[in-house]
Amino acid sequence: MADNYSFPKKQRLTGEIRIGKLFLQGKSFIAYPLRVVYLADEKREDAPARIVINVPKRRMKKAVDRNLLKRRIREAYRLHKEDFLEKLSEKNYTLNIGVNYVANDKQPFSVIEKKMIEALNRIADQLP
RNA sequence: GCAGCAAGUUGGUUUGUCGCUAUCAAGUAAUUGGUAGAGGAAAGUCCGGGCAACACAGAGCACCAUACUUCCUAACGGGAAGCUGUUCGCGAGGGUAGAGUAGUAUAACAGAAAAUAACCGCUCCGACUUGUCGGAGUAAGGGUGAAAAGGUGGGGUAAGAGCCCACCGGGAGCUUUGGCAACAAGGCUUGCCGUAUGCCUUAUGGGUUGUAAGAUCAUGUAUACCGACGUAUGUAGGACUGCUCGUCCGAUGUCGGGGGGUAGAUCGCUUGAGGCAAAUGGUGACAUUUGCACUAGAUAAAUGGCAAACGGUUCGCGUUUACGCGAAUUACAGAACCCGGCUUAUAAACUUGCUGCAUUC
Repeated sequence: MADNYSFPKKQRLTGEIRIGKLFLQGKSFIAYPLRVVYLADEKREDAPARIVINVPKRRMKKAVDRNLLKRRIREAYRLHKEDFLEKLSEKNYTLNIGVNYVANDKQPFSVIEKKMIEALNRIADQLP
């Protein structure tokens, strides 16, 4: 998975039950404007981490804005996940990750990118 | 040319880099390459259908929706062309209302009075304290109001009044002409003469839920039911019964079959009352015929992120048009079963027809 910026479906978290479990049992912290939730899952070979991105309708009323922010967050993850995934492999973890957008206005990509890097490092550090 | 009215159309382009979804090809595979990939409103979910599941003898009542006329349409509460009232605009045009009235109710505030009207006023009669009181008549005048008992003039009268007459306005009845019709233009008769809204009446339509509908496949786990073996010479237990006998049923286990069905997958799912062009018919909505092309189908949900350039518009400066420089701005908005409408949002640009003003010939 080195030198790989791709983001196939395997790396996305799907299924209502798994997502519900993640938000119910996962550990969380805030790297404003992002709120990150993560939970260790049973070992899988194909994808060391799966992620779900959520921008609540309560904060962003228009679908266009929600789509834009989801795309920005997704791109931030896609471009900076490589180091993070390597750390996970070293520690032999498989994670489910949820990212919520908690700001009430549209943040530019530069801010989201910076906070995503911060958040990924923090998850990796918190793992035993 | 400027200002406007109506109808309609468009609503950015390119490059770099890293990706996403579908599909095709190559490859044992990792993967690589090609192609396609949001809208006029995809939105609101307000109407009408298709499709699907469930429900459903027939009739009436209730409830809800609609309501000028004729047409269009699969259908509509939509559209077209008209009609009538009202209203805004110099105008092109725009807004708004429109079944019926037999019965019934209401009409705030103000005002004497809101519908079988006497406060002031006017007139007559009576009384006496001679300018007041009482009675009767009176809708011409005053003021209030959204609305005051059709309007003007004359006759008439104690004063007045459709009380009577002329003209005007409206209604009702009969009728002629034009129009498919709403209706319009007239003729005759009739003094019949406030308005608005609701209830109400009439006609027409309406079963419910929505593609997360619904259909198919189905791992693991548990398991209805069936068979074989075993517990077993049918045990534990149960049914018949007050009890005993008797008769009947009969587990728990293992293996196999098997129905329903969760996670998940596939279908539904995109070719359609469709689109574009032309011709013909029609004032028009629209219809018919012929031809052409048909590539979004995702599912915690793809169609993009970042960077840059060009273009459009507006303003300022330089400046002869043209051009250059700088600044600002570049909308509304994201498919979720599919169609027909309606409503709402929208930077900017364009086309056609028309109106008013100004100018030139």
